[in-house]
Amino acid sequence: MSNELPKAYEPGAIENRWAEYWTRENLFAVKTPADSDTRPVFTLLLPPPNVTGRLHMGHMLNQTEMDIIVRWHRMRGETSLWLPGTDHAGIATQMMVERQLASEGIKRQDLGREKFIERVWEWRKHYGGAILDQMKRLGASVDWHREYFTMDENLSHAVREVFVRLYDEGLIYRGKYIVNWCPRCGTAISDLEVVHEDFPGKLYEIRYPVIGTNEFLTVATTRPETMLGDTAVAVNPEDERYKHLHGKRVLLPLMNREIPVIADELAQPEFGTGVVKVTPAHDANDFAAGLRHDLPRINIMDEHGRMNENAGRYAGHDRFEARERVMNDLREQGFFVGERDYTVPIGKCDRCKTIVEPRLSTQWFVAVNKEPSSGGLSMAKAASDAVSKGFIRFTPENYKTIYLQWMENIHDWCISRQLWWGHRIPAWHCQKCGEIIVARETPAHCKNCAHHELIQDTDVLDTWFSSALLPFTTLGWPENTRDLETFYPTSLLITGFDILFFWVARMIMMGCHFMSPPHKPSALSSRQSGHSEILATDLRIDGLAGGEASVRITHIPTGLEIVSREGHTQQDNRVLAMEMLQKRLEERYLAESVPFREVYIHALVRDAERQKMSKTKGNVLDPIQVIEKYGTDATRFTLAAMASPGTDIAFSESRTEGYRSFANKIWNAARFMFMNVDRAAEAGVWSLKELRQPRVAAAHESSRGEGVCGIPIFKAETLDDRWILSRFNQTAQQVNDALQTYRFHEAAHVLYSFFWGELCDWYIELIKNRLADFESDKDRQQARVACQNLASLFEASLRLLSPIMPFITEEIWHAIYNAKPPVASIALAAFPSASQQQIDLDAEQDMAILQDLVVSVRNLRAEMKVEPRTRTPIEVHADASIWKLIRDNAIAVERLANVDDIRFTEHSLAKEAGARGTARFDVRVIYERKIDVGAERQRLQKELERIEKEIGNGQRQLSNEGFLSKAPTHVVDGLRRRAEELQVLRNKAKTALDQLG
RNA sequence: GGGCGGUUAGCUCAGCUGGUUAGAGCGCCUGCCUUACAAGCAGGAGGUCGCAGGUUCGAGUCCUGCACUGCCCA
Repeated sequence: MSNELPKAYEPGAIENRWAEYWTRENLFAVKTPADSDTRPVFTLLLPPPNVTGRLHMGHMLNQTEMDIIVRWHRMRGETSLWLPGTDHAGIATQMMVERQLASEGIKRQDLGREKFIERVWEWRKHYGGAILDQMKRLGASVDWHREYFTMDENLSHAVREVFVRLYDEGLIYRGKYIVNWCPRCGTAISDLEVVHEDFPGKLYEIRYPVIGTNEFLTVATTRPETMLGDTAVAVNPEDERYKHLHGKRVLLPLMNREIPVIADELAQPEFGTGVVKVTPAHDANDFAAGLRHDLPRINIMDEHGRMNENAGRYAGHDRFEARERVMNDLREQGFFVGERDYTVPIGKCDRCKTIVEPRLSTQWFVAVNKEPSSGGLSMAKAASDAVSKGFIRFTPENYKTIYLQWMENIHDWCISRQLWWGHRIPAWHCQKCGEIIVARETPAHCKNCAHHELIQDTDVLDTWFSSALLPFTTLGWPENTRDLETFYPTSLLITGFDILFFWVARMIMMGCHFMSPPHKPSALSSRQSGHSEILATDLRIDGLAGGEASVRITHIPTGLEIVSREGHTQQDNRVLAMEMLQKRLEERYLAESVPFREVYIHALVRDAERQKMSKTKGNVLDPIQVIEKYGTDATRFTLAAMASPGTDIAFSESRTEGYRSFANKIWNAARFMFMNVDRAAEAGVWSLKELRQPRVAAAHESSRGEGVCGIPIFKAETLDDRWILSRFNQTAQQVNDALQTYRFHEAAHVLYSFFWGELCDWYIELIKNRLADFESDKDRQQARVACQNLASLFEASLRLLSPIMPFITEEIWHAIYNAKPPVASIALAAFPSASQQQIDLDAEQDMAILQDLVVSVRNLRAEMKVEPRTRTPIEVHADASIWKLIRDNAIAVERLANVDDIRFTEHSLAKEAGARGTARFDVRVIYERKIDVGAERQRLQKELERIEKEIGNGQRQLSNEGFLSKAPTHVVDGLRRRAEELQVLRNKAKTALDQLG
C-alpha cells in the first residue's frame, strides 16, 4: 500500500473518501455521558447558518477555527461535543419562498397562512441546509446525530415555555409604540436590524401661521410629508425668541388643523430655526414628546408606506411621492420658506435595504432593563455582570468593552414580526372581552369571560428570539436532562462580530436568566427560618469557617451552619456572613448560568485587495471552488495561518497555493519514509509493525483523558535525533499554547516551519546517511534506529498537525498502520503534549553551529561559483570543543554541504580568500577558482558596518551605569557575550578586508 | 457626536507581559531535474517599524499629540 502513494499529493479523492468515512462511522457522535464519566467536557455550539444560506468564506473561516479547536480538545481526551443545526431565518426564508411563488404568479395571501407554511417546509426539504452538506466536505467534526432545526417541535416547545415564563415575570409586554417598520417586508424589525447611513438631503423650512397674530413659526424638517400628522410644534423652553408664543396655537398648513405650540427640550435652539414640528406617530423622539404633552397621535401611513385616509387628499400616495406633492402645495400656498443641503441620517432595512419607517404599532417587547416580578436582576444587568465579572471571557479582549457599552445602552427588544414563517406568539385574543391569554398550549376558553372564541396572535417571534435560547434548548431544556447538566454551560462560542449583539448578547441575556439554579439568591434573605436546607456544598468563603476551607453550608434557624471539609462544624449568625454567602451564591449562579464561558470573535474574510467580498462587487470567493483547486487541507491551513485574532483576513489564493505545496511536501516526506521503511523491512532491519505493538497502540488509549502522548518509541542516539526530538517537543508546546489562546496563525506557522524547515530540510537529509545501506551489523543497527525514529516521529507529527489538516494526516496515518490503526481515526488518537525531559537545549545549540557551518560553506560555494556537482574539501579553524562537534558529525556536514574532506587548521582563516569567519569557527572552501574580489569586498564592508553599528549600540549600553544596575542579569550577560563575539567578528572581517587590498 | 482598531520589506501580514542581530509567505534576483518532493533544492537582495514629542538603563512594543485609514454605535 505504502509504495503506491502517487508522486504528487492529490487531495480531491482522498478528502472525499475520508469525509464520507467520518460521517458514515459517526466518529464524532457524543453519547450522553454516564454519571460515572469524569472526563473533562468540551461543548461548542455551531452558530446555526440560515436555512437559506450557501457556504461562504466567512463560514469556512468560522468552521475551520471551530473544527481545529474541537479536534484539538477531542484528541486531548475530552468529551467533545460540537453541535450543528440550522436557523429557520424568518424574513429571509419567507422572502425566498415568496419569490418562488411569484414565479408561479402566486402571492402568499392567495395561498393563505397554512398552505404557505406547508410550502416553506417543502422548500426547506428541497433546498434548506445546503451549508450543512457543504460542512461535511470541509471535514467538520460535528455530531450529526444531534443536528437541530430551530423550528423543530422540541425547540418550538421551549420557545413557548420561555415566552410564557417571561410574560409571567412581567418581562414581556405588548404595547403601542414607535417601532422600525419595513414597508417592503411589511413587518416591524428590531433596532439592530436597521442600518444607519448618512445621505445628502435637504432641510426644509416651512412656516406655520400663529393663530390670533400676524406671526409665523418657521419649522425646520427633513421629512415635510409627515407634517400631515403633526399635532404640535415645539420650541425650546429657554429659547428667548419664542417665549412669547408659549401656549399659543398654530394653524397646520394643508390640513387646516389647529395645533398647540409646546415648550419642550425636543427643540434645540441651534438646530434650524429652533422650532420643530411634532409628529408623535412617525418619529420616536416626537412620540416621547407627545407622551410628555399628552398629544394626539395621528398615523398617516399604512403598512406599505402609503398615505392613508388621515392624510386627507394625499391618501393613497407613496410616502416619497407625497413629499413632492406636499412641497409643491406648500410652495403654491406660500408656506414654503426655503431649503438647504443637509446630511440626513437614513435607516434602512438590514435585509432588503428599504428605507425604514418609524411607525406606531402594537408589538410585543422584552423588557430587558426591568427586574423580574419574582426578584433578581434585569436581563441586561445579569448579562452585563456575567461579562464584567469575568464569567464570560472575550478574545480579543476589546470586545468586552464593546459588549458592555452596548448592554449599558440597550433598549427594549421588539420581538414580534408580522410574518407567517416563524414561531407563532403563544398569545390568544378573546373575541368577546379582548383579554389576552398567554399560554403554553391553546387555551379552551377565555380566563376572563369564559368565552370560547379565541384567536391566536398572528405575529411570529423574531428569529433571534429562538436562536438566543439554543445553548440550553438544544440540550433538552426545559427538561432537566443529563445532557443539560453535562454540556451546559458550553465551553466556547466562535463567531463573527456582526452578530455580537444580535445573537451573542441575547444568548447571554437568556442564558443568565433561565439557567440560574432554582434557588434564586434573592430568595435567600427572605427565606423562612425553621428548617435546614443545604445551600452549598463546595463553596469557598474567605474569613468564614476558619479560612478558605471548602465547606458545606446549611441554612438553620439561627443562621448558617458551616461544615468544613475536615468535618468541623461552626455556626455563624452574623449578618455579614449571610451577605457574603448571598454574594458568593449570586456570583456562583451567574457563573453557572452563562451560555458559554468564552467567546472568540473572528475576523472578516476579505479579498486579496482587502475589499469586502460582496455579490455586487463580484469579488466573492466560493470556498468550494478554492477547495477543489487546492484541497480542503490547504484552504483550512490558509485560513488558520492568516487568522490572527483581531485582524481581518485578506484571502489570497497565492497563500493557498503555498499551503498546497506544504501538503505536497508532507506527502513526499511520507513517501520517503515509506520507501525507506519498506526497504528496511525487506532487509529484515525494521518494520512499521513495531509501531503497531500493543504498548505503542496503548499509548493512545491510556492517554485519553490526560491528553499526554508524545512520540511512542524514539531512541535519541545521535545529535540529530536529540535535536529533532527537542524541536518536536518545543513545537508541541508552542502549538498547545497557541491553540489555548486561539492564536491559530501561530500554531500554523510553528507547524509549517517544523515540518518543512526542520523535519524535511534537516532531519530527513541527515538521516539519509544512516539509511544508506544495510551491509554491516553496525549499518543495520543504525538503520534500525533511524527507521524507527523517523516513522515514530512522523506519526506523532501527523497527530500534531491533524486538527488543522485532518485529511492528509488521516490518509498517511492509516497508511502507517497499514489500515489497521489503534483507533478508528487519527482524530481519536492522542494529541502530543510536550515532554520537558525531551527538550535538549544543548543539542539545539550544537545543531545550530553545524547548520551555521553548512550554510557558510554553501554560501561560499555559491559565491565561488563551484559547480553544484563538484565536491570540495574545506578547512576549519575552531576551538577544541567545536572542532570535536564538527568532527563527530563530519559525515553530516559532508553530505549537506557537498564537502569531500574536512581538515583542521590551527591558524585563523580570516586572512584567506574564500573563507568565512563566524564567532565560533572559520571555514574555507578549498577550490582553485578565486572569488569575485569586488563583490566580496562589498559584502565584507557591509557586514563590517553592521557589526560596528551593533558594537556601538552594545558599548553604549554596557557603559551605562543605569543599564548595568537595572537590567536583569541574563540580559547584561547576553550582551557581554555578544560584545565579545562581535569583537571577534569585527577583527575577522577587518583582516579579510585588508587582505583583499 | 460617542467608542474601538489599524499604519512594520514590492504585496499580505506576524512580532503575546518593553530586553541581545525586527520575522514569515508570496513576489523578485542567481544557480541547480543532487533517485521524497520543480507544488522541489541551494544561495541572495530588500525595512530610518506613519510623523513629532515623552517615560525608561533600554521603545516596533508603554504614554501624549498629529496625520492618514478602517469599523461599530447614535
